[in-house]
Amino acid sequence: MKGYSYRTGEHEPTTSLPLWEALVTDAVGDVIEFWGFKRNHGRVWALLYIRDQAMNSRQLCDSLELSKGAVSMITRDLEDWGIVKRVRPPESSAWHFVAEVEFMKMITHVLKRREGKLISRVQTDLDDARRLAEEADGTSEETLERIDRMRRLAGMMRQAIGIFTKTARFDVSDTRDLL
Amino acid sequence: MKGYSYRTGEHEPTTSLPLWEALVTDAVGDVIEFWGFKRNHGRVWALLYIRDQAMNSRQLCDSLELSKGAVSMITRDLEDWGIVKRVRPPESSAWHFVAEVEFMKMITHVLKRREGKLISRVQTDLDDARRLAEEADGTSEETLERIDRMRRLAGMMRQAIGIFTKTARFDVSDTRDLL
DNA sequence: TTTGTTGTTTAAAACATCTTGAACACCCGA
DNA sequence: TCGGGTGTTCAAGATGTTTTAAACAACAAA
Repeated sequence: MKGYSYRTGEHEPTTSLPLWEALVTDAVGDVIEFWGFKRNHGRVWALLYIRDQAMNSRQLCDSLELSKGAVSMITRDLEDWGIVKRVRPPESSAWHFVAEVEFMKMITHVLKRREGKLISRVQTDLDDARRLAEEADGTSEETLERIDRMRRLAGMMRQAIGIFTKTARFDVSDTRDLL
Repeated sequence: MKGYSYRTGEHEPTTSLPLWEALVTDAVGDVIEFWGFKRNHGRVWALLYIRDQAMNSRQLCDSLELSKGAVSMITRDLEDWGIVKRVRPPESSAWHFVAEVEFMKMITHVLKRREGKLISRVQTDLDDARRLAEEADGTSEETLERIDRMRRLAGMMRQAIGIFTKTARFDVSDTRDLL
């Protein structure tokens, strides 16, 4: 987990951006990285959100010092997750991007997919383990009980994530949603 | 996020362990990796838990095919987090390890530390950004409002994690806790 | 003290992940 | 059809993380 230039000196200062914008984009980048996404996903979304205007690929490259390829991949992800919209302004031939306000959509969306895949596989494997342990000689009742506890743990974990994603359903679209 | 040998073939089969034990340890390893820890933290804890007996460093090395150094570091982490206890059986000169049952302690403990550090830094940086943006010429009221929304978002995030860690306080110690 | 066993530390290797930059594809207008 | 600007892909490079293996420290028994 990385820090950012203003406070920690870990990153090169982002020269082309006013300091306050760099602070905001880097802060969002750090938060999003904490959740297992890429730092630059957060930085791109944050810049679009804070500017509140459509920006094209070149502008994003320059502002955030990313390569063309990186911007292409990142914007595609953000678009897939539904937190950035791609628009073609009449006066321009280039695609522009605008931020959707449902920031938490991103987190909950991918979090759900990830945990869904993982937990279901874990559950089937623990089911298999229990069956195999039962068939094996000399497996005590206590051991089977411990496997069962882990199986229930997997179920509980799914539940916990569900509660979390429900809690995080708020977004930055309306002040009233926030506290 | 990696899979494990039985189902996905991504890992070498763990030869020295019965298949069902490998399934259990790898499953727990995957779950724990999902939460941002090391896969082997989960594997070591799971083996100790499922065996329900003290094991020494060498046994852990052999069973899970880890190096001496890795086991040393992993058990130290688990001990620090309070989910493994170090005991010295009278008949042996080597340290042995036993699993504590509060599995969720590990997740909530480190999760809290991580989010605490992160969110507080993010908040101060967003505060700074707001101040700087206010001082800068030509910053619109709307822009300041957007920064404020992000600041509130940071606060909300802290709240959400709090709720999650409360929810996850259950453990595998007692069946009644699970569902 | 010497020897053997166990535990810890750490630099480097192995591994995984992210970013870049060049090649290519696409789309318009001339 | 050509040329210029734009967008995408992907192999290679850069970066970050985890594991290993060797050196060392601590300790106990002989």
